[in-house]
Amino acid sequence: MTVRVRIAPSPTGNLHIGTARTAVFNWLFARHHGGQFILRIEDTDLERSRPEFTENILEGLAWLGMTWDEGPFYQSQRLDLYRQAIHSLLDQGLAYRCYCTPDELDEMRAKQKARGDAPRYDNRHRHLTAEQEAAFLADGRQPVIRFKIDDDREIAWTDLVRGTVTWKGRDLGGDMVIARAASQDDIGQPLYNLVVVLDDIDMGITHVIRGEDHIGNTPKQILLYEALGATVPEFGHTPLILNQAGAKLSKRDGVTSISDFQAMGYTAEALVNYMTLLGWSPPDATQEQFLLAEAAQQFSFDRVNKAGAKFDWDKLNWLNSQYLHAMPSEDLVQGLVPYWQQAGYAVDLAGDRPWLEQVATLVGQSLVRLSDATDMTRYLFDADLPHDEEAIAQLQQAGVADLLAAVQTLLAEQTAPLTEDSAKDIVKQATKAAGVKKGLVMRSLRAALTCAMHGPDLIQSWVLLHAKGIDQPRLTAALGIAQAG
RNA sequence: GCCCCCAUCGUCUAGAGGCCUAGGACACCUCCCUUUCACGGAGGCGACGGGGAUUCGAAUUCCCCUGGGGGUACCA
Repeated sequence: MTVRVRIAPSPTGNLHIGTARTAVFNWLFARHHGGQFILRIEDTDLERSRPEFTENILEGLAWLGMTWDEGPFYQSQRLDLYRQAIHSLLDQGLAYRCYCTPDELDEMRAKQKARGDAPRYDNRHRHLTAEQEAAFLADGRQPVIRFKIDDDREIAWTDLVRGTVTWKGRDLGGDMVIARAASQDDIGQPLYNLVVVLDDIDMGITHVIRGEDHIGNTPKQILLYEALGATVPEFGHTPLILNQAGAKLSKRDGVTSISDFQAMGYTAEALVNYMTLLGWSPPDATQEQFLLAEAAQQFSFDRVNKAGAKFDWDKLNWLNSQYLHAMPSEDLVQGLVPYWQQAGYAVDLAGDRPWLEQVATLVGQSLVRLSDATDMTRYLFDADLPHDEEAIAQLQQAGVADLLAAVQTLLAEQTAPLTEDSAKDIVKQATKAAGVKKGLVMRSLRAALTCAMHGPDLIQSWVLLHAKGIDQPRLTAALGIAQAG
């Protein structure tokens, strides 16, 4: 039997990191077993589903490398299948019409709660006579379809991560609604628990791998599989990703959608690596970094944790920095260009590639996120960047004006384009002539050329600035500041 | 309330009865490298929630407590 798994996001929001992590586990499991990974869009909730979310989900999964083998399938296009199944359940007496109004149900639950009982549907319309049904209909009521759940049933399954899990039928909340209310000869919108089962049967899903928040749906779905005469698949409920407070990570916890992480400058490799580490560990547990393909080779549910894992920005940042630091500059520059452009820098990758690659090399080891490069390299792109306070203070120290004037003279005498060697030479000569410490020269030059006291390597920066003709005017501006002090 | 699940450093985790005076990673601290900021390197700090039981021996097995989480829809 070949493994067939699926990811079934609902397009009611952008691709969420929790959904993405579930996708990763499904994908890894499929690839490990040489099986299929199927994508299904669960858009049965017409009011909340939106096409732009579907697009965001598809793009996000593709970006992460979660390539799917079949789909995307859309539930909204498969309504006939669901209707047929509902009719069949109705015909077999496994489901029935319930005419309760929302108010009646609310009242019933309020009473149960007041008694300290668990709120549940009391199956009051399970055995309606034809006359009673006719009366409700005449009253203008629209029925929902409910699937019968036997209170005395015991449901058990062997969970891929949790082992044996058991449930009592009486704890399932009474006969469950499988289709929303609709006029008498129609069937309303089919609901999640039914639709998932029907699709998973139809698509031949062998392993249902999903978040732990779905664990309570599983017994209901097992009952449905049985009623439908289908083979019950394996189930695996993965731990949840938690926020700082230890509760399920939700949209209200700030950045949670994959597209946001992407925009912030995280790489897909690092993000996937991190998500995988949240709940799973490789056989060699000291290994923190691995690519999707490696993880797929080693993946197994034996090493998936049961407890939820708190999302930790520090660790994600570290992983991301590791990927960025290891990236060849020709790739790095590619990733940086969009951020530079967004910052308004005039970058021409085709015409200026060598210089841009040098910039990438210069800051590469300092990056945590791709977007860090915009602030870090501003002094290389913005010729009119003003000197910051610290730099001004440095420039106005005694003797700095003379020092800069000397450097300017030496620079003017240069005939060949500035190189690291000739730049170092100028520093050396200026140091010697002024009879000061090299550190003072370096600090002053840093202040003058980069407009700040902290930043990438000074000599390399100077060469890059020189190539753009920014060094001379900046030196002049710095000299003005120094003389004013 | 009811049902279900979970429980090792601040965080992510290794650990499947003796290999554990509990290992790794992030974060934090110290030092080294260094013109700055980073990077990198070397150290350091730091945990088995509590109580019983089983056993010659328990982080590892069982029970209770405590704590945390998930679910409890005509959402998914």
